Amino acid sequence: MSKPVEIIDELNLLSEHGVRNTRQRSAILQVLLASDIPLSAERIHEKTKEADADINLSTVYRFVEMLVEKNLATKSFNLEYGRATFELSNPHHRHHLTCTHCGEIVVIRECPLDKLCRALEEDTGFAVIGHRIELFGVCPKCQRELSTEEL
Amino acid sequence: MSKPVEIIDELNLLSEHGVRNTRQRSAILQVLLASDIPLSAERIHEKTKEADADINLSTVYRFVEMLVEKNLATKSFNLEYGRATFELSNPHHRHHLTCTHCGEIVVIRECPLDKLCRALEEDTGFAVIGHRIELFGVCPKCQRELSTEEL
DNA sequence: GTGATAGATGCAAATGCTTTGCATTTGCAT
DNA sequence: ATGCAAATGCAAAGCATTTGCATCTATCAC
Ligand SMILES: [Mn+2]
Ligand SMILES: [Mn+2]
Ligand SMILES: [Zn+2]
Ligand SMILES: [Zn+2]
Repeated sequence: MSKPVEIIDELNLLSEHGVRNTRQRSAILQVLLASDIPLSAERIHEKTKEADADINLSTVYRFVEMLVEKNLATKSFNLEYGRATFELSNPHHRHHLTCTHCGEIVVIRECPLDKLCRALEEDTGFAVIGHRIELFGVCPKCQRELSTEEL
Repeated sequence: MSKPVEIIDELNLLSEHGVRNTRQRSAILQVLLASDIPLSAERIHEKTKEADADINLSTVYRFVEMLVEKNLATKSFNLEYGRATFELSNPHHRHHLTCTHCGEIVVIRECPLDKLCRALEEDTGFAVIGHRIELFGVCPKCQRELSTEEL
């Protein structure tokens, strides 16, 4: 199986950052590229296994942290799940709304903080370099189930 | 030293929730009430010590989790710091902008997500029950220091 | 006030995600 | 092909947080 073009791009991006291109990193990137939701290191590890790549979990941790360091990925911490999660940072970054019951995730298309950040820079003198947003609620399906249980 | 009126309120609030009023809990609430920024369990523990209250760290963990459970406090996870943090949830909840260099914190007075949450409920059918926002940047002082170092 | 009891605490051990040291392997420049 | 710094695998350590259990205590009925 040849690598998708995005991976090649990412790998080139890495070499430009003075980082070596390895089988493990390619597999990890492939998983991250294929996902539109944040993944924990363990989940990334599982998915590389499913793709027949034998990678050590430490390698996953080391590489995703490197991606974050180089601003190629974003790290969050999922409190419900109790783990850090990672996703590639794209110019059109996304935020998510998660159902606290079943875990369903809805993607929020535009960032609600863009304007706020500019305003804050004016007001505070801070250089705002990043943000995280987590939204949680109960999805329609779980709402129905929960209201049934309450009878 | 008699307890401030807010603490009494909080303790009453607790008994209404069927929770016992103890020396330890009073001290923890005092610390949380006195702080306008989120605190880690360990930081809360230290501050109760400074106030001459001898409390076990487990008790802090158990109580703040209980507060979160009862929606009396909000839990976040400070990725830079690597720890969960807690703050009392007030009706006029606040968000913060943190300097990644010196840790200075600026309070954001109005929640930029209120409108978005209502819009999301319309669009997705989710019942949106909460959110977290973290903003980070570099404060003016650190910006000056950093630009000096670069010479 | 006294006693009964469910709930709270302290302590220490366990948990589990994440990090790290080190021997070995490997990408990549020459 | 060779050399070497960087990357990996493995196992052990780190460390915030959780948990089991014995002891204590707030609260309430009497
Ligand atoms: Mn955004
Ligand atoms: Mn808000
Ligand atoms: Zn759901
Ligand atoms: Zn600063």
